Amino acid sequence: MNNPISTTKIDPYNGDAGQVQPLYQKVEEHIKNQINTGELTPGDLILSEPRLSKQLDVSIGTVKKALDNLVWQGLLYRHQGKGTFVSRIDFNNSLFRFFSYADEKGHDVRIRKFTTERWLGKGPKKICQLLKVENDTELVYLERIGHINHQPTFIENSWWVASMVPDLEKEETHIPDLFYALIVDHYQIPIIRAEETLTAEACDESTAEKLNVKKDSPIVVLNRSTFTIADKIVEVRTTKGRADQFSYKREIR
Amino acid sequence: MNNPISTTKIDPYNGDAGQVQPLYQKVEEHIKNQINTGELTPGDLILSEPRLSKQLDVSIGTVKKALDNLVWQGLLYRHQGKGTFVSRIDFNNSLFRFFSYADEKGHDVRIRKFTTERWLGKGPKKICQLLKVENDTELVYLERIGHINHQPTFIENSWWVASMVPDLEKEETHIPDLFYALIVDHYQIPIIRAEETLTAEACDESTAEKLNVKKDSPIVVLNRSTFTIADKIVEVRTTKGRADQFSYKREIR
DNA sequence: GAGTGGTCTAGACCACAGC
DNA sequence: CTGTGGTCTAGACCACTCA
Repeated sequence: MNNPISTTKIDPYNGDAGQVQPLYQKVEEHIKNQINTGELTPGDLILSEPRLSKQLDVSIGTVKKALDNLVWQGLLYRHQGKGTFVSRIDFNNSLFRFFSYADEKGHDVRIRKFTTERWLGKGPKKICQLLKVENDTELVYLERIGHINHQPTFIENSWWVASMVPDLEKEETHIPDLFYALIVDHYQIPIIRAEETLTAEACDESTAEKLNVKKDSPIVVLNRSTFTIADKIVEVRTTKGRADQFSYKREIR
Repeated sequence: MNNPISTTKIDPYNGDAGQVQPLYQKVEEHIKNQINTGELTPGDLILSEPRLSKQLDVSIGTVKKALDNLVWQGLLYRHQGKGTFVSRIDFNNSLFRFFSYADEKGHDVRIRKFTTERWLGKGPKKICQLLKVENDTELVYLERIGHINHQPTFIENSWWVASMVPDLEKEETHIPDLFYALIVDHYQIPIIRAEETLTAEACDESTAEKLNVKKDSPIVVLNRSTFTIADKIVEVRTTKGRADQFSYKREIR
């Protein structure tokens, strides 16, 4: 028990407001903080339940409840016999988080992505604002076109802060199917979360050409900001897909 | 303890497969069944935790875990000091379950719905199929147009099985803002759940006129089937909204 | 076999609602 | 005051993983 981290006793009273907070919420925040600061990154094994119980001086049942909640929230996952891990997020397949590709027979969908543009330079003001960087910051731009059954179905544009992902613009840097895995593993940038906004629009001319549809056809548009630790944005992305190829199904209650 | 329902002991072994199932899942199913059969309907107070614990012969902690899960799933809600209740679902505002109206200042959005069509008769084959009734079944058709800031923004078409909602087509039957409350309270039809599919389309001519947009403008389309107990469908509805007025935001992990 | 999470128990004390 | 859910404890035993 000489571990300096040991017995970091959590007291249920908040310093400022005198407000009481359940112990299990304190435990949740403890874990969340470790994730947000990068002390824990996606894929990491966290401390076992008995250890957390001792370290934070709460009962194991309370730790279980806290971890249960975080699992419900999708932040952690458990593996019986192995331990509890920080969720690794599959951010790829963008639109497919919202839409299931309309293959009714449940066949495997073959998605192929082709990188069609790739360069280093300055980006438009709007993008810089979204990335929260100065207007003259060097950025990496990528355009990728997604094919489903040999038919161009969606276009991804993404902007990165060049200093964080050196050489990403170069041909030699292979962009794998699991794009974010490259970012996490090669560039050591943990991807924590993303914010996405979905809308529908009429198709502009250049996109219409690339997607092989008429101008003004309906397209679904997904805007994404991708975050690393400390709420820093590392990527801004727009995905435009043929509306006739996507539908989103959900059950309420 | 002479209550015949008492000590309905749940055993953790499934009859057919010899498969073991956690006790708390059995408790969850017990509650879910009561909802699906109509024994419990939305708004009902369920048995207290100690009662369930005794009746099903499991510990109170196990009951708590089961109810916790159902609360996470949105099927129940708790009220400290009062009890645990079956969720009452607000199915109204259709598209707004997906999209927040794009008022960036966070102002209250004034939505007004006007009933523009209302009659009793046969419906198209496709609708009958969706409702799972014979083709010549009497249906009630309703069309309502939603205005936001005095601008027509979305159109709802809904089809009901007439025998279940007598007089719904008549002028005298007032359609309140909380439409489903009428169904639940007046017609005594519990609304259990709904399945929705979202897509984007190009606007057809008649809808374009009503929404005051150009033909082929992008619109978001929400198809819904509404279920009562025993998986019976009571309503089929389509909502079409101006895409420029809707956007869907979400955070991932 | 040691360590992990998964399930389950049998209580305790508290805060809140309603009579 | 009683009954409710909310929190928390301190164990037990099991199934799974890995060395």
